[in-house]
Amino acid sequence: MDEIAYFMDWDLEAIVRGSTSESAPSATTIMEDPYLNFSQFCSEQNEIVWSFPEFSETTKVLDELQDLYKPFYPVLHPLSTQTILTSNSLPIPKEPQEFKVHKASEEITPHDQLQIPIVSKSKKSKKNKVMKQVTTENGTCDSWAWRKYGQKPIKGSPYPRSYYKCSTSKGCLARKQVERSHLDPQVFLVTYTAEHSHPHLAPRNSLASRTRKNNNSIVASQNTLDQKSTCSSSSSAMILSQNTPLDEVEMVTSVEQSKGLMKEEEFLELLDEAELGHGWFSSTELEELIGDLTENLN
DNA sequence: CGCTTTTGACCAGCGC
DNA sequence: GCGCTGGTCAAAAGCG
Repeated sequence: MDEIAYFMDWDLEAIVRGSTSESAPSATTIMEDPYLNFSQFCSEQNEIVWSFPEFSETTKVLDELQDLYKPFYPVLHPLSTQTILTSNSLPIPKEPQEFKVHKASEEITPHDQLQIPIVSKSKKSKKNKVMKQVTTENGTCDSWAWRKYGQKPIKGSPYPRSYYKCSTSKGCLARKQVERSHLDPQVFLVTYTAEHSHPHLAPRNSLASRTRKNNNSIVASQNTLDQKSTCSSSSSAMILSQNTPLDEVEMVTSVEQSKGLMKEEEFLELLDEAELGHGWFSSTELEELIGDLTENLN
């Protein structure tokens, strides 16, 4: 039931973003932490900004995105199928205020930008944790350093849940859980808990910048989740959600689809080819990128 | 040596 | 109180 609660009140806003022209981060940055660029974007605006100038032109593209993410729907919207099943395109936020976005003056972490408050019935909610789920690569491949400290079989799921602590700083309380979706084994659900108590030290613009040991660890732990899978990239899209009030638990939820069929280098090459000079993909760029991704994933 | 993963044990919350 | 479940701890072992 907790899993269902996690995904309550979801609106599906799939946004595939490019990088900003000023900071010109590499495509790798997009994959490692799509929220970072969004944070930069919002920081530059220094105010809550939520506009989707491209969305009105991207119905077809969004339909494709919707198709790509169909496997997520039962998970993401168990209680809000109306939004998904009855609309021809992904819902577009009517009011910017529907989303909570940190202002530049607020202390944020790279994964903080999209808060999706959800009332959790979990016993852990009493600890007043901030729980999030973000899109990363294969569930374990994000740009933070994590140390696995536990693994537990989860009732109702054939796949175990892995528990990770942030190993960047000793006192950092940030943790994350990685588990496979039992509905779609190719989907990894990553839940972040608590905040990092330190700046992001690892360079974000290169997968190779991770320490070899850590990268090996990631691959090793990944293999425990899927013997066939390595730390490969995936087609990713940020999925934003409507903001709703809550008492104790805030969540940022998205999912990650890890087909594992395309090599990381190939995916990054595709992103490089996209070479976008602005914050959002245009409809044409989206179509091309999705086409390439779909082709590779199939 | 310092870091990691693995894994069984332990603890806490919840329902009955 | 008891059992179930999820989350965490910590010892052991592996790796570079």
